[in-house]
Amino acid sequence: MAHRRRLTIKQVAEAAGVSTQTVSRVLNNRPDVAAETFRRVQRIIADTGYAPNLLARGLTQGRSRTLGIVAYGLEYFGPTRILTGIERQAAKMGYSITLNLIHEPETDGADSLLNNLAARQVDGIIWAIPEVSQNRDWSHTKGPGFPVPVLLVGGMSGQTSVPSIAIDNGAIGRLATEHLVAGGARRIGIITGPLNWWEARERHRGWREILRAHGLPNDEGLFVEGDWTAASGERGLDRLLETARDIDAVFASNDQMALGVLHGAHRLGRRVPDDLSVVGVDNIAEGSHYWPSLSTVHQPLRDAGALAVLTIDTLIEEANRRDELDGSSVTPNRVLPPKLIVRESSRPTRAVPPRAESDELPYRGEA
Amino acid sequence: MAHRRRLTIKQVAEAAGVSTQTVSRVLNNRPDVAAETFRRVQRIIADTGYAPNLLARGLTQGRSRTLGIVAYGLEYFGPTRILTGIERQAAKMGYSITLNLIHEPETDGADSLLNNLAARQVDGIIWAIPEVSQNRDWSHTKGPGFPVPVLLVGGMSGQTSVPSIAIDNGAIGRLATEHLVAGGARRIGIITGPLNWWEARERHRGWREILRAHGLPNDEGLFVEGDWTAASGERGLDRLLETARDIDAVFASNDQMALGVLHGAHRLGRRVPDDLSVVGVDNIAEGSHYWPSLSTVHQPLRDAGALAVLTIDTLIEEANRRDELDGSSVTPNRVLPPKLIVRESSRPTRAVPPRAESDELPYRGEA
DNA sequence: CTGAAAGCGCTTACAG
DNA sequence: CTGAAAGCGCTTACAG
Repeated sequence: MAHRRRLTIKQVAEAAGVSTQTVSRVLNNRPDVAAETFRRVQRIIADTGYAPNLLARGLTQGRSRTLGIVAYGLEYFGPTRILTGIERQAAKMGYSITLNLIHEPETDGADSLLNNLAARQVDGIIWAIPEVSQNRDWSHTKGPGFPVPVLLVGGMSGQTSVPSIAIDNGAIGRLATEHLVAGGARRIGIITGPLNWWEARERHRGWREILRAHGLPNDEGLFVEGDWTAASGERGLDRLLETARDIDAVFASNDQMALGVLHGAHRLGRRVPDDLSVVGVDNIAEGSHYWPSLSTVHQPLRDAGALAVLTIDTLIEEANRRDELDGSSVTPNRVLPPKLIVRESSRPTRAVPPRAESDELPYRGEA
Repeated sequence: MAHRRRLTIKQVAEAAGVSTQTVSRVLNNRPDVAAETFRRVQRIIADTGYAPNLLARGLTQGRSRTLGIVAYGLEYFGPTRILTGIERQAAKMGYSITLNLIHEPETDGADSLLNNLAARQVDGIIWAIPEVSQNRDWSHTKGPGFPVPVLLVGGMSGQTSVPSIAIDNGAIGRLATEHLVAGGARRIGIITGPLNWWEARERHRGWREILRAHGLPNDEGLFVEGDWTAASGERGLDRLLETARDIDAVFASNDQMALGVLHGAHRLGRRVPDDLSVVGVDNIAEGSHYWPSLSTVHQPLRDAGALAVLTIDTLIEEANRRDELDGSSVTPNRVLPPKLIVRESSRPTRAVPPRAESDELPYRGEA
């Protein structure tokens, strides 16, 4: 099976008895071609299956219609959702996608990655890596002056010097905790993600805010740091029960850890939700088939991905126009709201007792 | 923040006081440059942060060092594993990846997708879409003669006219069923994936083969078609219990459906594994935290992805050499073996009773 | 409506 | 060791 040589515009032009420009005009659907010529060229293109070399086209137009995507952790739920949203919208808009996966979110390879993508002449870059430790430092130096527009998407603090699309992670914590309080819970533990993750810190903050607002305990004994895995959720429950035997609810910062909590509760004979309410985050598909089915907080990640593409497209257009106008533009920072999904793992809403009463609850139950 | 213009080789050459060829030599690490010149050029490259335009380089070299990946269903476990394997190996070998997602596996857009990828001058294409219905028909016509090497990976029949890397799905069914038999099960139901999927049919075939070999029942009443979702697994168990009330084991063709079965068993008060053994397929991370933890069959999907890149690289090299030699090569079709993982949802191995005895089991328990 | 010329940013022979 | 010339496959002004 000899792979045949790819056709060029020259050969098509010859076959049609016209110049290459005319073929180019047909390819780009320009109006200024005689109808008869247009048809003749078109027929030859169809017959030969000719397709223009997009590398060459990109070279002349200074535009590749390719987006560079940097992502992390396809084994997790969030990143795949964002990526799906990105790909779908990109395909819709005629963009190709160049995918780069990072193996550790705390990468220091950001610089070379961005340069490599720029060298490949991508029109824009979507950085879909969660903010962990100092892994965003590059954005301060690299953002302005970098030859290609960059957009951050996913778990990061909303206000950055680089345009960004984020989910309101503080609201995630507030939504989950408010729901647990409304269900009558009074000692609400939390199992967070790794605290070098911005998302984990924000969800924790949301939890604390609501507990404070209701005058409920939110001390150290009600708090355990997990690592997003189900195993850490199960261990986390054990540790919570050591420091606060009488907890009546747990906010697990993702569904995997919530699954670990359900598993642990089952093992320990604590009934969910009667003895213990549980809420997770993410709304993974399996959650409705856990036992009991899992209450959770949904993040509009696919929307975030799609919005990222829409936004980067605008930024690309702006950058092109700016070459002429040389004006500067605002840095869009959008934050999307999460949504609570109530299932069977949490007690349904009751009347919330007045604040004064909650203040009298025992503050800490050291084991 | 005016995005600065990208530097070109010409500007670097000027700054260094040499010709562009000399800069090119330095960029490509050619030996035939005076040490002093080499250093001078290198310094300027470092100072300016110049990076060569890879589109232009690809155009002259007729090679983009880009791989086109066509995948489906990032919301599922398998595809993300394959993709991770592909990306990792590709990055290691200096390939970029162009990702195209398909929304329905039964696409008829294969042709235009392949053409588009070819137009983007990818060096090779990895087709990571499972074989569903007739969605592989293109490979007969498109494979040979197509200007870029194509490799199939994932769920497909091993023997194709196009090179392929597959998992032995028949072995998956045999492994799971043999294990259930070894645990003492005698009426083993199956919940398959959609039967227009090759993978689903193969797992079903493996199940039937083992039951036959042991003289165990494998009639219609023990068989339900699912759709890979946990919900279909739960419904599937209900239906199995209607037609075969006395089943003592279920082989669910993926872990999600197995989760549905566990859920259903819990609801119906059937103890797992005492009343009902359950085995899934995939070895998803959460499986060890289901209740009880899920026995399953692992597929080496990441390896398959990595092997796919290694193989396509060889094919690309071969194709390049063949342009000179004009020889033809063999079509590699590799099949990788799965691995059984035993946890708590299935009874541990016992002595298997002799065949004669099993033959006397009631053949069918119509509800 | 159509084509000859020039150029996008590189690399590949070819000279010297 | 280094550079002038040509070319990769397109598109963009510019003529006519």
